[in-house]
Order: sequence, then C-alpha cells, then structure tokens
Amino acid sequence: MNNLTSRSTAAGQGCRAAAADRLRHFGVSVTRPRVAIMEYLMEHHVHPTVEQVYSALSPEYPSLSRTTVYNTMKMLAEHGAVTLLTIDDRNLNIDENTTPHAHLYCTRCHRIHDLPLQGVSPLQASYAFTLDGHLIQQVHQYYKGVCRECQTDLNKEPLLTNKQ
Amino acid sequence: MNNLTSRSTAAGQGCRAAAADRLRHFGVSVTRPRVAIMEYLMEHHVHPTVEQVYSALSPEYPSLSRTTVYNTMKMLAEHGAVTLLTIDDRNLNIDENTTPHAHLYCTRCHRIHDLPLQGVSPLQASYAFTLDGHLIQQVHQYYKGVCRECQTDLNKEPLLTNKQ
DNA sequence: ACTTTATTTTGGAATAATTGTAAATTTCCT
DNA sequence: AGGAAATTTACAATTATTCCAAAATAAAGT
Ligand SMILES: [Mn+2]
Ligand SMILES: [Mn+2]
Ligand SMILES: [Zn+2]
Ligand SMILES: [Zn+2]
Repeated sequence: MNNLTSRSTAAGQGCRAAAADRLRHFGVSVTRPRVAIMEYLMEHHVHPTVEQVYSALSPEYPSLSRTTVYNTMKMLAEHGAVTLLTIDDRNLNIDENTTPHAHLYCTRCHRIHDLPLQGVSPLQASYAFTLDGHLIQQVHQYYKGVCRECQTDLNKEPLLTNKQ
Repeated sequence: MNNLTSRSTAAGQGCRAAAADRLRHFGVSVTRPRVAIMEYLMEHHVHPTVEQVYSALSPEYPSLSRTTVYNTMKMLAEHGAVTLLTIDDRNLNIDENTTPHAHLYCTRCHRIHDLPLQGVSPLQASYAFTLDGHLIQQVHQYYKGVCRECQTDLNKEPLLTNKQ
C-alpha cells in the first residue's frame, strides 16, 4: 500500500510494469533493454524507426546498443508482439499495435498513419488462412499519398522530413 | 513486306519495338538502355530486383550500369510505367504490371506472386481518391506467408532463395 | 553534314541501414 | 556464491542504394 518506499515501481514516467507484462505475455524473458524498448513502443504508437527508438532511449540508457534494438525488434516480431513495416524504402518502421489495420504512407512527411483495413475484417486477418493454395500468415495493406496535414501546408513550407 | 533485309527489326528474340512504344506511351524518350530494360521487364513479369535486371542484361550490354537501372526504374515509376514494391526488406522489386493487384510474398522462397485486390476494385484503385482527408495515390496490398509450391516441398529440400 | 547544347549514361566512390562477431555482462539455477 | 546459458555490447563487415563528375549520346540549330 505504501509505495513511497519503492520509488522505481511507482514514480517512473512511463509504466515499465506494463511493458514487462506485455513481454511475459508474448513469452519472452524480461530484461532491462527489452523493457526499455517495449515501454517506449507502448508510449509512442507512431511507427518509429529503429534509429528513433535507439536515439530516444540512448540518453537515459547510454550503454544501449543499436544492435540490441534491431535484435529485439526482430525477436518481438517473431513472437507476434510487434509488426515490422517495410513501407518506407529507406528504413523499417515498428508497429506495436498488432491488431490488423491499414496504413497511409505520406510521401511528403514520410509519416505513417493508421487506417482501417479494407475487404478483410481485423479478426479474420489475425489468423492464418489459405488463399489460392497459399498459406497466408499476415495481411499488409497501405496507401501512398499525401496526408491531411501535409495537404494544407502544401504551398507554405517546402517539405519536412520526419527523420533528422 | 520483305523483312529478311532488316534483321534487327524482325529476328530479335524479344520485341524491342513494343518496348519502345511503351516508353513513348508513358512520355519518356527512347534510349538504348531504356529499351533494353523495358524489354526485359515486359518479357519477365516476375517482379525482378534491380540486380536481376542488371545481371540479366549485362552480358549482351556490357556497358550497362547498375546506376542506370536504378535511375531508369525510379523514372519509370514516376511516369507510372512500373510500380516499385518494398515488400521484401532486402531489396526492391519491380512490377511492370501497373494494373492494381495484390501480392503474396513467400517467406520461404522470397518470390512474389500476383493475387487479386481485396475490398477495392482495380479500376477504383487506379485513380487518386480521398480517404479520411488524406489524398490516396496508390493502393498496396500484400500477404506474407508460404506459397503453394513451397508448401509441398516443405519437408523435402531445406530452403532455396531465389536470389544468387 | 557539322556545331552547339541539352540529356543521358557510366563507373567508381560515398552513404547508410542492417547484420555478423566475439567478448563482456547479466540472468538464472543449484 | 559459482557456473552454465542467455543476452547485450561495441565495432567491424556487408550490401543495397545514392551521389557525382566525366564521357557518351541524342537533339536542335546552321
Ligand atoms: Mn499502425
Ligand atoms: Mn505483381
Ligand atoms: Zn504528411
Ligand atoms: Zn515459396
């Protein structure tokens, strides 16, 4: 009841307990870098790149390695805890929201927005099925275009990349 | 009528006239490397990589540069003559079939198969439209899984990559 | 056909995302 | 605590793609 004694559990900015729970839920052992990464993903549902995750965590966790972020992402994807998006040909984006949904990739700001799936229900898409003899394990849908925000700014600013 | 005199026009393996026509149709000027590349694409609707196009043409056209293949692909994509697929995170694949359709990416053989689009008609998808305030210019749909062929071979051979 | 100009191609170097590796660290079990 | 197994780390290596400046080709003008 008295949580003043355990500062680490209650006073942290983001909830690392929830991150640890999620890791356990997907059957991966809980370690410091994994919790940090998962915590970041749970607080920023914005399809970050590996670089963004790395450089966001780096200040508070200087020994974190880029390789660990890559390895962790691949591992989490294999356990179904994240989805790796290869929409932007420059680098991969991580989606912590594993409910099947579609995306809009804005060719102006390079951000990725969520949209509902078309033609398949999210429930249907979350299980494997057969199509034309092929075993389907994941459904990916995305659009390329210009996002709402960028359309209004089109004439104004020149063009802002969300990286760097 | 007598085409024995003009060997180059009639006797060639693939039809470079059709390739040149297609280039003109998309409003790009006709040059030797472009014709060679377009001809290759029209004869191999198999989502080749830049490397595959390059190394296929290289023997007959030794001065061809990889850079030219890259530049040409990007240019053709801007003119709507091809679609660039960022499905395989290792490299991009070129699709000469610009009719909107879906794909299956086989995680075993890394080949990309064509499938019909779901939830959107190809006609609908071939024009820009608005969704949730966003301007949609391209519709991309693909599945990840194991293709029909690979399922039957699953126990037999270990795993064959289609590159190299 | 010949010159001039603009466009395209070329090859080699540069960039940058991702992967490989071997040593160091942490975790987990007894 | 002690030791095996798993994980992380730092850095090197790889590799797809881009950059660039010179060479070649195509187009336009005389
Ligand atoms: Mn998403
Ligand atoms: Mn296709
Ligand atoms: Zn945008
Ligand atoms: Zn296959």
